[in-house]
Amino acid sequence: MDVQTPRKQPNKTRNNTGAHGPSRRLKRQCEVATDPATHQHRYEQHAPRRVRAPPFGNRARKPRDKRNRPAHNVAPIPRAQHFAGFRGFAQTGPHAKDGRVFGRSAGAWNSNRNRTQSRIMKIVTRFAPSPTGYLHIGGARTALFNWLYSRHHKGVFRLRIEDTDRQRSTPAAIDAIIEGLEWLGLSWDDEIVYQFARAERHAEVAKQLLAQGRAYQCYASPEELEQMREEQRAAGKPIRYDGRWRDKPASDRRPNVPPVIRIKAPQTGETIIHDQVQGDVRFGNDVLDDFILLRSDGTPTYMLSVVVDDHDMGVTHIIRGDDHLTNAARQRQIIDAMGWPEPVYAHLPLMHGEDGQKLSKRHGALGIHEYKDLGYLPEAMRNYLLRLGWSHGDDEIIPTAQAVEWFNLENIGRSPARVDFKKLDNVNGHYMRQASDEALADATLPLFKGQASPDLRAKLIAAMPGLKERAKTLVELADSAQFLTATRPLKLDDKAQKLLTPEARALVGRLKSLFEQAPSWDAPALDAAARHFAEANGLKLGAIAQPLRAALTGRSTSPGIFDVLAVLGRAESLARMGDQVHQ
RNA sequence: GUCCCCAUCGUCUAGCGGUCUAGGACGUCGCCCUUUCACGGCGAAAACAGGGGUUCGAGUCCCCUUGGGGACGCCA
Repeated sequence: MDVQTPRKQPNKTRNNTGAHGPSRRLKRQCEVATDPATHQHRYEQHAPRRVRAPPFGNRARKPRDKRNRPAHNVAPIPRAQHFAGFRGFAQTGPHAKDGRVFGRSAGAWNSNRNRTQSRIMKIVTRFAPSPTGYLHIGGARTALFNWLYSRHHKGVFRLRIEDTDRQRSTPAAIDAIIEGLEWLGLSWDDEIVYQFARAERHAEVAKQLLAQGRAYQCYASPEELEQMREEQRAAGKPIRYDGRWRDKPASDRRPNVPPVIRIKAPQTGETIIHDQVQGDVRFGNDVLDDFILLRSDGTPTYMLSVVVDDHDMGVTHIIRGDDHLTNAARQRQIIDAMGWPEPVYAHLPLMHGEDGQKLSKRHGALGIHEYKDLGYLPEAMRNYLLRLGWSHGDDEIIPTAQAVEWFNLENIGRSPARVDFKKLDNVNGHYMRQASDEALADATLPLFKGQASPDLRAKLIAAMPGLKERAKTLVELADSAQFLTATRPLKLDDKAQKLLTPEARALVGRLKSLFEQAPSWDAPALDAAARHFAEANGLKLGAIAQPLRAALTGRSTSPGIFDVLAVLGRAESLARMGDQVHQ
């Protein structure tokens, strides 16, 4: 695609350069000026009907601020054909899981669609991953934003698996995506749509377009096209299909060659995508080529499938990665040709790895399940991901319920963000400290594998207050709780080893005798006894706490030592102490 | 090559023409608390990419340069 386009605007060569958010705002403003002029509002619920904004030329005037951006949840009323989409869409029923009726029930619509009055409609978002790999952190964020947006508007969040690439799609990847979403707590409504199963409907649309003269058959072979591109490259020309079959008469058909069906895209004018994040993005139509709708084997291309599925699923808001921005312009050709309503777009800036490079396996693009294995909490993950590209003033800790309440499209940032594990750790640590001891114990227990038991659970809970403020992940938590399950005689790590000098061991022996006399085995009593002992012997508390810690946990760090004593219990504690004395 | 997007501390970001001596968070460093490690508290270093304009006034608006990223498949 892509042919060079002289800019249409008089005083700009690039329409949106530089660190100039406001130009974007301007464009959004422009959108307000044009959209309501030609369309009726469909969504009213959360966006007050707005007065038309000042015309574009009035830029020096007021509101370029985010709060005055156009009502993004405004879209044109669908035309009748819209509903035709529902036939053949057998995979989904009319009800969301929670029983709410959602989407456009054709009956209701047909009786209402002619009204000039707006009506309240459900916001429908979707997450549409292709199962050619695991769900990575970027995809997870996209899913989160879609989920948040729909939940905020009490709308519907749908999941569609784009499995039309039969070569690369795998059931394992589908499972990974589903498990990842479930772990993250991003529940979707209604049934999952599998795109491949809808190929017939996609083809039907292509044929309809063909019949309407909005598409045509092209007999150019892949080799021929490759050669064409080669020549274009060599000549330094934009690379795009040159429309060689666009106007050929039917008599030129090649009888033995199966043709592809290409869209007959407009060649003049421009296509404007009113993007809620990027602003109005304009593409000269001469840049758009006649891309393929239906392959020569009769299967639909992605470009066709997404449009048809989004339409049939009643998707009103498309929130997806920035890498689809240029696709949006092409998809619009299909939408327009079919006379369907255009969805609201929000293209999220892509995420980068810690090193600023593209997200890849070695740069933090772990499968989302790996974050689970690393010991992160879903809620922390959600909070972290949310802040990566979305903000609410200076707020950092934003629990999910609060996020649902606050989330909007206008506070999505426009520049790419890097993942930062340090910050993730910090956020996770916060949520761990916040969590109840019981919940944390239950989340940590599985990490103990075969050692998990009701007894261990009880010990974990007892030790949790001291444990959780020291850990940033569940893995760290489990690690620092190892002393609970360690068997005697304890293995000492290097630091503990050093702590236990002969003098220290003697000291542990004396403390053992002291504790044997303790009237009751709890932290306050043991603490008091130890302090008396320290005072009587002119020792600092630290001087006895550290050897004790080494003897009881095998390490140099642990929760408060008297808590450790209490959790371990009298017999085990004294035995561990004894082990070190007699060495 | 063509088209598109982006640009404030190392990182995530606030900033909506005057209130910016640019705020917060993570990270880093120092101090305090303290039985260790943490947690917590206090403090420090740390940014408007460069250049032109517009304006009485620009981190904020416009343009250019530079630098990043994306898209250009009978992949999705």
